[in-house]
Amino acid sequence: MEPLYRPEGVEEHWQTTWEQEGHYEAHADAPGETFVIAHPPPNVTGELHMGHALQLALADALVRWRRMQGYNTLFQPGYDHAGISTQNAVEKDLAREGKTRKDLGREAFEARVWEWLRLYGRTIMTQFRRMGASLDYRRERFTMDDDYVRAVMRFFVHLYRKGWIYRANRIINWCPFHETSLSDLELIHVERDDQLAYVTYPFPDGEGGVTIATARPATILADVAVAVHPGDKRYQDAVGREVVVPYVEHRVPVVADDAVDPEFGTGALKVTPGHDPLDFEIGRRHGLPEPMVVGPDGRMNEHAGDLAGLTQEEAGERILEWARERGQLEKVEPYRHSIALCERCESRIEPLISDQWWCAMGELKKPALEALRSRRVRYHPESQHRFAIDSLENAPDWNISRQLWWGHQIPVWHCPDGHITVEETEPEACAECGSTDLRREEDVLDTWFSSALWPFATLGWPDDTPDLRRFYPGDLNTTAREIIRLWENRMIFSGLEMIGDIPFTDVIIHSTVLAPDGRRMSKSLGTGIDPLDVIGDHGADATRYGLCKMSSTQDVRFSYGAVEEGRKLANKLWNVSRLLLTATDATEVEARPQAIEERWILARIDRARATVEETFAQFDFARAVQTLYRLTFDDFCDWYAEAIKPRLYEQDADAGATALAALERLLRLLHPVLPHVTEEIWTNLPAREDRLIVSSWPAEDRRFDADADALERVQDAAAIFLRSGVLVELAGDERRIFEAKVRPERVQVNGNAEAERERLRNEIARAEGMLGNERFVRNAPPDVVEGEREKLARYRRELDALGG
RNA sequence: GGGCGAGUAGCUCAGCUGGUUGAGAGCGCUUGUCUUACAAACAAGAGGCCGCUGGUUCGACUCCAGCCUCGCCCACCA
Repeated sequence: MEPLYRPEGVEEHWQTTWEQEGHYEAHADAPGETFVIAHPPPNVTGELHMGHALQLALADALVRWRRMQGYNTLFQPGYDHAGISTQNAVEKDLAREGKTRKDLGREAFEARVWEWLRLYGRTIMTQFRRMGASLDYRRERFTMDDDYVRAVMRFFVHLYRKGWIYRANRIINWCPFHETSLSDLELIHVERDDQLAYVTYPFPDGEGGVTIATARPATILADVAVAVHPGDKRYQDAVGREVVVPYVEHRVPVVADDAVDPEFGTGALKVTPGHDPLDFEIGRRHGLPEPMVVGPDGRMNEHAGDLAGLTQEEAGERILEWARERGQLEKVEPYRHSIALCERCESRIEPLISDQWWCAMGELKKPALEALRSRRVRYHPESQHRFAIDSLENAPDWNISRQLWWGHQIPVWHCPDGHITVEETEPEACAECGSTDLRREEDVLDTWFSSALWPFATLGWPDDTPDLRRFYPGDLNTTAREIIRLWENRMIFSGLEMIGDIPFTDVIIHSTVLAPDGRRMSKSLGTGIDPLDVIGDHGADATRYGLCKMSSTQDVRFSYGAVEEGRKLANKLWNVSRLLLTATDATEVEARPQAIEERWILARIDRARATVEETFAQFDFARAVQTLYRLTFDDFCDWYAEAIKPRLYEQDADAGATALAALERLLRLLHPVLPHVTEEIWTNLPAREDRLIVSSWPAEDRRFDADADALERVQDAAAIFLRSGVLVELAGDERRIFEAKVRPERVQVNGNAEAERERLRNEIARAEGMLGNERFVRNAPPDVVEGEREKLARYRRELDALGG
């Protein structure tokens, strides 16, 4: 054994060994209470990023802890087909050959996606393994697997028959590149410098008019009204009259609507229901027509007259030029505002009116809301629980259709007479007219529609399988804040609707790991840190430790220091194991404490055991990890190992057996966070045939409780000696431990006795002042007052010992 | 505009329901020590108006109010 622990090789060895020996496997017929995490399926095209790594570090610590506690654990892996994201990746690939998906056609494109996935997809599980994540990899599921597709179809048909899925023509977000609708949650917003044009719409008689402000002059062609706020005095007389739309020169009404902000621009809004969500609402309230002049490709369409085929920028300029020539362009001012982009291709989103499939949320969300309000499902931290409830309460109907070529094709068949037939698999004939000339709906489902089934579709649903019976409902899900509305809430209502039970009881909303400089980690900014690099440099154990430590706040900067701390811990553990394993030839591992420091360390370990259990149960990983670090460094290495070393060298059999027993317990406590190094050391313990990963978590052991503070006097004496050079009188074990630890004969003392006396006098004065304060003694809790008395007594003793 | 969170040592952060940590940890810095587990270690030390201003209290880093700065999420300001 070398003095420096090197994780490379060791970690890979255990990762493959554990998996090959089947320790990750979950079996429905295995005994024990279940502990189930259906891990968030990464995109099938994805690469490991820091968010994944953090999720794995937290979830795997819990899984390993529960596994050691004897739970029948299922840690479920798999992939999401990630509709638009995957399609986008393959289209980029095609673009390198100068082709588009349309050159291939739908069927060939789909084949191309599968081929692409065969070559480049599904790499991330290798990276999950490198984190040491103990997922049951045999159970890998993909949302496009045949069985999974069947589940998605069942879900759709079920909701349709309940009357909750319907078709409607509404304004939606349209990506002109992907030519699909997108949900609000699939957009990103960026600030952009633009221009705000003030354009006058004259009254028909030519006397005056109404001036509006617009950032999108091209859509003037589709204006159907001008709207003002009902309380806006400036436009009292205009309401009810008509104005003439520039360029197209037709008359439209001036209407009053509360949605108009009188503070913005001129307080008058041009109403374009076909190309703006707000205008769409105003239009529907006033029964206005909904013409569209921008096509699905983002350019001016056939309704744009002589501007058809132009880009919106070109058309806008032509229209403004027209207005300028006629004195109807009041001014153009620079304008900075945020615009919506497709999160995948960053094309500017076009609001368009389109026929889409919707899922009504009204009834579906009710049981889920009840589950959240009654706290049968709990989000952590608490603030996110309130947010989850609010989001679900306000969840609008869900646009579930996408005009993509990669995804679950909607199970609806149309006949030439316009009837629709909804079945899980292709029907023989139209359910209404019996026509056999059926055409399948071309739209696919929103990716999250299938993700919502993850906790039970991975267990074999819609079949009634042993896995489903045994492992549903599960326990826990870990995710990022922005996923609450996209996924978490939808899993809850789907589970309640289809299985009749919640999918899990707890949701951990973990921190967002930022770049070290505080910016968001992103590939395009170049601020991303690859977890695999971190693992390569510091080891998976250290990375897991660091991530646990970074998990405490909502946003945290990535800290190499935290990872480094984990590496130090692994190294320290490695070295203290060398000491204990080489200094003694003990072959027994049994706690037979004789001396005070042995009972003390066993008590400290049990105390830490309790804290780790408590903090894991509360998902407070940062505190768990801090407890483990302090236990290992301060208690185990700096005090216990130093104190016991001489007795080990004397080949004291009891001390050796006890030391190994203490080490064994320490390894068990550390295993959930540092699985590899602990397993490696574990194999060197005598007579050890089982694996640490499937050994047991230490049972409560309160036998030495009374000794938990036994070293306090020695520790105080050491501090006094090092600060003042004065040896406090100690006897027996205490004296032996002091000498083993401090080695007063070799140590150079800093500080001096007089400075120490001065410090103590000040402390005594402070404590006496407090205890002399009647109101403090009367009002403070008795234990606080008592604590202050004890402190005073101790200072006096110490001062006395220093001859003060 | 709404919601959430953060401002404590040079840096990254603990400090949970007010007094029980003599304001702490890791990294960095200074000074010692090659002590037969570890110099990637051990020991000591320097370094803090605990964002600002008020309030409650015998007592506030901790509770309350207001303000300032920063981050994230959400939102239809044309």
